[in-house]
Amino acid sequence: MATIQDVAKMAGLSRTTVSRVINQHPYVTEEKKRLVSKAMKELNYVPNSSARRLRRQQTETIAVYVPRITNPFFSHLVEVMEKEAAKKGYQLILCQTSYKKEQERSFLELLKTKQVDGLILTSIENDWSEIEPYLAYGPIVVCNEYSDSAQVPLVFLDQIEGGYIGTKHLIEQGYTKLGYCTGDHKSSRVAHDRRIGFLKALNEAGLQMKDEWYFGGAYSVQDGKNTFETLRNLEDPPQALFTGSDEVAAGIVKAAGDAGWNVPQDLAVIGFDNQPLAELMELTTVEQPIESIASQAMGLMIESIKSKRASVRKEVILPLKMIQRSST
Amino acid sequence: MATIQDVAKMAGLSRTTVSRVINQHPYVTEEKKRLVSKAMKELNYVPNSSARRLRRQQTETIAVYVPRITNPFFSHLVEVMEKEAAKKGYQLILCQTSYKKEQERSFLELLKTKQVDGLILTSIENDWSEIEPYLAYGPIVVCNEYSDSAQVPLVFLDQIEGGYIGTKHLIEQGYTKLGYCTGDHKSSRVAHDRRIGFLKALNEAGLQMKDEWYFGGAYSVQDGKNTFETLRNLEDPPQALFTGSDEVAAGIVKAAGDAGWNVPQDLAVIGFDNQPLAELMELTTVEQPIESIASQAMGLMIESIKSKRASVRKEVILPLKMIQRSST
DNA sequence: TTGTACGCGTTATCAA
DNA sequence: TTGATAACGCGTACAA
Repeated sequence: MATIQDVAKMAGLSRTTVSRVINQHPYVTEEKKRLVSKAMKELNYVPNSSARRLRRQQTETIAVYVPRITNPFFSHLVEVMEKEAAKKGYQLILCQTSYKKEQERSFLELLKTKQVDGLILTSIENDWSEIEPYLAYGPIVVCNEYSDSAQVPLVFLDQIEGGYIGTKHLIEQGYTKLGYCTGDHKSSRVAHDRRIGFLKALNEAGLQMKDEWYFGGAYSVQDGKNTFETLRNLEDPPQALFTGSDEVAAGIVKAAGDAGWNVPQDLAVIGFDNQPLAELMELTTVEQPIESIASQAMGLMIESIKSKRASVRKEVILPLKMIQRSST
Repeated sequence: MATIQDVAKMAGLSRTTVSRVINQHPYVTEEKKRLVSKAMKELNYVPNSSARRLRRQQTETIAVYVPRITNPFFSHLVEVMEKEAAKKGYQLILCQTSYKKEQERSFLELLKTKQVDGLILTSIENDWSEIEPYLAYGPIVVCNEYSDSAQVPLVFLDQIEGGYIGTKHLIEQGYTKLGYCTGDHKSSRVAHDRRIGFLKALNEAGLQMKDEWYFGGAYSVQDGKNTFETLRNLEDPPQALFTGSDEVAAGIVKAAGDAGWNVPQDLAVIGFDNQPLAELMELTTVEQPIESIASQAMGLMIESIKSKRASVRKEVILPLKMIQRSST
C-alpha cells in the first residue's frame, strides 16, 4: 500500500507538497500538481483515512440511533439520512438500540472514543441526564423524539396537531363514539402529545369517551388483530378508532373484514404514518413528513460539526398531513 | 480529552504499561493494574480510536451494501447483521447503492482508504471485474447475490429450489394454467434461477405456458395492481400466478379483490419472502431464511478479517421453505 | 512557492 | 515485570 511518502519520492517532491495537492491548498505550481497527480495515479495511491482522522481530529462519520431498522418508519428515516450524508462526504454508522437502555448507552462510547463526529438520536431510551455528558465530546441532534431539558437541536413533528387533525376528521365524518388505540412507550412524548390532540378534538366537539374504548400497548399487525377481538366483544363498541400506527390499523381492518364487518360502515379506522401498507389497505392516515425530518436533522448535524460551536437548544417543528382513503 | 500519556503521568508509570493494562497483556503486577485503572477512571480516559486504527491497521468496522434500506428484505438482513456485528465489537457502515453502478463503485473506496476492514455485498450492480481488484485491500463477502467468477465466500439461497417448490405447490393444488410474474434485474442470477425452478416444475407436470402469461418488471405493490389489470383483459388468463415478491403478490390480490374476483378461486397467487405483509394479506409464500443468511455472512466476514488469509471461493447454499396461507 | 520538522495517540519491539 | 523509542501516515507551523 503506497503512502504519501512514496508519492513524494516518485514525484521528486516533498510530502508537504503532495499533501497540499491532495487538500487543494493554494500556492502550488500547475506543473507540480500534474507531477503529483501522475505519481498518485501510478501508485494507485489513496490517503489513509485512519491517519487523516488522527491528524485532523475528525472522522467524517455520523452515528444514527434507531430502535430497529426493520421498522419502516425508521428505515425510511435512515434511508434519507444516509443519502444526505453521502452527498456531503459523510459515512453513517447504524446503531440499533433494540429499545434497550444499556444498548443505547454502550453506543454512546462511539462519540467518546472519537469514532464518530456526532450522534443523531431518533429515539431516546435513557434519561437525558445520562446522555447529556457526552455533549462534551461532540454534537448531538435529536430527531423525531422530544426532550424538555436537552440543549441540542430537536427536529420533531407536531404530534398534538397530528392527534387533533386525525380525530377531527373522524368527527367530521359523523362518528361520535371514538376509541383510541396506541402503543404507550415509556418516556415517549410522542404518544403523550397525540393523546392530548385527540382529547382536544373530542372536547371541542363536546364528545365523551368511555374507558373501555381505550386500547393500549398496540404496536404490531397482530396487536391490531387482538384489539379488534377485544373490541367486538364490547357491549357498546366505538364506531371509529384512532390508532398510533398503520400496522395496528391494518391489523384491525383485516380482523374486522375477516369477521364480516364492513369498514368503514361498521367500524372506521385511521392509521398513522402513511406507510406503503396504508396505501395497500386503503387506510386513511396521518402522514409524517419523514424525508423532511431526516434531511433537516442531518443538515443540522453537519452544520454543528462544522461550526464547532457549543450546542444550543433549537426546536424545529414540522407539520403533519391528513391522507384520506376508504377506511373512514 | 485525556490521553494515554496523562494516565501514565497520573499513575506514575510509562505509557507502555498503561497500554498493557488496556489491552490486557500479561506481565503486569496487580498493583500497577489497580493504579492504572484508578487513573483512567479519574481522568475519564478512553483510548482514541483513530490512533488505534492507525497503529493496528484495522478499523473494526464493516461496510454493508444494500440497494435501499427501506426494502424490507434488506432492512431485515441489515438488522441481523448489525446485531451480530455489535456482539463481536464491530461497527456497521450502511451503504445504499440505489441500484446504481457508480454509487456502488464510490463506496468501494471505503475499503481502499482503510475506513473499513471488509465489505459485505447484498446486491451487485457492477461486473465482478470492477470489484475484484479491491480484494487486495480487504475481504469481501457476497450475500444473497451470486457471481460465477467471484473468489470469495458466497452465502445465498437455492432459488432454483424456491421457484420449484412454489410452482409445484400450485400444481398440487390442481392449477394447470400457471403464470409467472417477477422483476427482471439485470445481472441478477436470483431471478434467473427462480425461473429455471419454475420451468422445471412445469416440465415435470407436462404443463405448457403461454407467452402472455409472463409478466415482467414487477417490483412494487403498484406493479402488482397493474399486472392484474393486464391479466384480467386476457382472453385466456392463467388460473394461478407465481410472483417474485410479496409486495407484487399483495398488489395483485388487492386489485383482484377490488375487481370482485375471489382469491384463490378465480386466481391463486403465491408470493416470495414471507414478509409481515404476507401474513397480513394471508399470502401463501416461499420463506427466505433471512436471519440465517445474515448471520452466516457476518460470521464469514469476521472470520476472514481475523484469519487474514487470501480470499477463497466458498458457497453456502441455504434452503427455502413453503408457507401455505389462503391465497392458493 | 516549496521544504523541514514536529505532533496527532497508540502499540510493538527491544533492551534492561 | 517495566520502560524508552520507534513507527503507523498524515497535516501544518514555520522557515527559507
